[in-house]
Amino acid sequence: MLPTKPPAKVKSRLSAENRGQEGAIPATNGNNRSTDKYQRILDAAIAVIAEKGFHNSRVAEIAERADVASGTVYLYFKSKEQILMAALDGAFQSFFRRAQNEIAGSPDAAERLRILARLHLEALGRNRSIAVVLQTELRQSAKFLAQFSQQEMKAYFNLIREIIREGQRTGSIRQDVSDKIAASCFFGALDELVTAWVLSARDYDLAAAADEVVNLLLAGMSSAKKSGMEARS
Amino acid sequence: MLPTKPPAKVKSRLSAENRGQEGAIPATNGNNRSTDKYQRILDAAIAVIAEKGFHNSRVAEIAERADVASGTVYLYFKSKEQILMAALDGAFQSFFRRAQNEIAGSPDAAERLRILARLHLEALGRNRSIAVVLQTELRQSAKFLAQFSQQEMKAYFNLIREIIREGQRTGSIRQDVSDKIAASCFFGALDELVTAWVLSARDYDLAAAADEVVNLLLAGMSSAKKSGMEARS
Amino acid sequence: MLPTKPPAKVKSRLSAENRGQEGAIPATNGNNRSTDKYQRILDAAIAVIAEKGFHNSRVAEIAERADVASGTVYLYFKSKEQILMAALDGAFQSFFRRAQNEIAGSPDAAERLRILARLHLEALGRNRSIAVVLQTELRQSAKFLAQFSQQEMKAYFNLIREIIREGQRTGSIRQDVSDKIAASCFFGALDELVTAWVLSARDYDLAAAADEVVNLLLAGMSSAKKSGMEARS
Amino acid sequence: MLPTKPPAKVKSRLSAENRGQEGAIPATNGNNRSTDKYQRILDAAIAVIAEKGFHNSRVAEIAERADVASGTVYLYFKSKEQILMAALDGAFQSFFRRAQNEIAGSPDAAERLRILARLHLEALGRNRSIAVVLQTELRQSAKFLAQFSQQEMKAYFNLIREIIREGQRTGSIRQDVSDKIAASCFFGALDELVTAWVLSARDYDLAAAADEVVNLLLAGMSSAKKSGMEARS
DNA sequence: CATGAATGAGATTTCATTCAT
DNA sequence: GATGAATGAAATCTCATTCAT
Repeated sequence: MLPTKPPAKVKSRLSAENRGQEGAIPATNGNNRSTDKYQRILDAAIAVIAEKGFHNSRVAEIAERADVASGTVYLYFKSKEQILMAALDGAFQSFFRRAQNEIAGSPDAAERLRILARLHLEALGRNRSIAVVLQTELRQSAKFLAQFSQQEMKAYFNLIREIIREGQRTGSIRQDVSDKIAASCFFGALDELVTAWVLSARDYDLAAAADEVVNLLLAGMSSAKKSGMEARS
Repeated sequence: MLPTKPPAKVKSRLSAENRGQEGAIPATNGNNRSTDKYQRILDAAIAVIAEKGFHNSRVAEIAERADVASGTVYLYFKSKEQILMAALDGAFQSFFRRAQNEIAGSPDAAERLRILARLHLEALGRNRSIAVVLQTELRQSAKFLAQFSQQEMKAYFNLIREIIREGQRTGSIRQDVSDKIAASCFFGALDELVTAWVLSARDYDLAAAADEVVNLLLAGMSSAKKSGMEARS
Repeated sequence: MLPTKPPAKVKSRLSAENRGQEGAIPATNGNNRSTDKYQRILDAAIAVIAEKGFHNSRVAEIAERADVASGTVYLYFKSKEQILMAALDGAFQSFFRRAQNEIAGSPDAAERLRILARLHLEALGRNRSIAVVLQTELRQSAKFLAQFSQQEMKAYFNLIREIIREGQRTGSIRQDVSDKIAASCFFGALDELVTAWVLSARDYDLAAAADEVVNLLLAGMSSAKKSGMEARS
Repeated sequence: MLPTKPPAKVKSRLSAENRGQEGAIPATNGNNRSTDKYQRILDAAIAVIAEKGFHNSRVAEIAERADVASGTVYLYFKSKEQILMAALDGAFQSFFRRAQNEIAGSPDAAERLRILARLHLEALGRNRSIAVVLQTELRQSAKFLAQFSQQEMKAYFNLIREIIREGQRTGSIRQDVSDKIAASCFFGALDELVTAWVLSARDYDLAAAADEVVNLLLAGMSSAKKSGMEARS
């Protein structure tokens, strides 16, 4: 979870679960005033940034859409950049946690990948603004990327790799493919689908493609077949 | 092709409002002086933008690195944004043209995909700055300056789809896979490899992974196999 | 005395628009609670302002150091500026009253000046924070918030002048020197000593210089001598 | 001379006489454009700051009074603070240099002090704005003070001390007075005169008091007399 | 064609002050 | 009386763009 900065009193009420630098997300206690504003600002930020891009988004507009004074934003976030970080982080975290949970239910590697793919596309397909921000802003800034990718993204990527290795161990995925390469294909394919969807004017059902993609990739990975293709070099 | 604006003989800059968006005087004449500066600015822009990202790049710095006065930049480009567009466009065009050429030599769909993958990774792996700009700024620009990137990228994407359909027609690629999905997987996988490479501190050989990726994907697409996997839903 | 505003029993804050500028409820009642906070805020203000200067001091920090909520500050003072005024005033008043008392004991003008000098240096030398604030903020405030300082300072200055005139009347100070000029020299010399002390990193004994300074000035003022120096013009 | 930041081209034309960090005051060559603006901004700054105080002065107002765009200010100065520094520094330098010159003409210590006093009061009496800034802003900021006093002011102070020591060597000033204390009295007295003048509404002739002050102090310092006063303790 | 000094709109952020609790 | 979250005005500084030379 990203470091945030809610008003002091609220902060002191928190079960100290912050890690980075200082503040922490206000707990959702009965008093939902602070939490309320925190979330409203975050939501507003995602909406505005999705619409105009981070650099063309004005804090004043985020504040306005969150229905708070612009100064209030700085009671909850240290800087405009921090808002984006928190937004990206929050979106990712909630997805990731859910992914881990849902996967736990299935022991089969292939099935797990299938669940993951569906979840990936569903999660992003459900909230276009978050998808836009994730697909455009996350890659756009070398700073974010370096910071974010190194930690969060890598965890997701590693999850995929582990599933693949598990499949290799149990024999459902052939061994002559690097788990890293396979994970790249898996993640890359999903990512591309989302990007195309984000860039598309139409709002088609993103998750619908999940199975076909997984089928294709699993077929390629599956040890139960023979590729007629051989690398030349 | 992106609108560009090398100073023509005519005093009236942008004597012709061109296609899509802006004035374009392709400057493919023998004239070396202008072309020289035009290209220097473009190169400088790519270098600077790769380093700091578009929004954190200063026109003054691009000018300085191109060894021209900052005002001169505006003799060749209408705006800072235009520089980015031209840079993206130039990088993409040269790749795309080469891709079309190299592919022409081979009639086999699978082989073509293999060539394309290798070219894709080689081209980007050869020039890290361009790769960085392409991977970080292109989506952003695709989303927010849609006109351009949408078209260019779509052309590339369509090229891939056509090859796949060709393979389906000749029987080397199975028919029960959507060419669109397959192309997404293909492009997405390559794209992910490049992104990972760009983000990596190490400068490993990007193209080395080409064959393995293509093998995996072709195996999945190949009609010469049977996938044990069935979609659930 | 500066307008101050300790919360009185009355709900109507500032029931009386007072003298000069603002409401003043001297709070010299037995009531300790209010007085307590009032003084704590003042002390905190002096400490913070001495450290960072008035304009770089935050009301929030003063409040924090006084261990009250920032809103509470406004129950006792009308504005940040008022805090400074009250602080300057308080510091000055207590010194001035004491000066008047101590001087009363001695009938001799020279002796009185000597007492004053020692008191001046001792008082400021005893509390560096107050000295810093007085030396750095008082002029500023004298120039821009003229009402207050002008009066206070003038009273002190007049006290010095009176002593000098007294000395002239009794014959211990020569008559050919303007009491105003002499007072300027006297005050200026002391002021400069304090300023140098305030700026110095070392915390030497400020009052130690008192006698030497007074000797020098009294020698110059004394009628019991002949200056070899004549003004040219 | 303080580091300043004139536009690059001008900078490159300069005889590199800068010391601190970067830019330098544009030389007064034929092209007076830059020099012109630099000085205009400085003059405007002194006027505005004298009127409202540094912290209450707006860069926009300084720019407006200098008849340049507000952004232009930042071509010549790195920050608002730098403007004040440059202004204080410039004013002081020119005074100090002149003081050194004028003093050189006279070999007598007493005469030198007399010259210095007159110059001090004349210089400040001639330009009330500079005097105001010097008397109020210079002391106000611990930062300025520490930085400025440590270097410039100390040089002035040392000049005074040297003259006094010289007088002690030649016998015109008595030896039983510390040159440091004497210099404090001398400087302090002058400083107080200026401050009083600055704070006064009337615009009387500041320099008129010079001789009387010097007479008083010299009388006190002079070895040709006997003080009837003895320190008590 | 080239230059770079000048422009000035505009955005982030701070912080004195208020006021509902 | 006390609190501190919320406010929103305001100010510095940046930088894309222009234009006189």
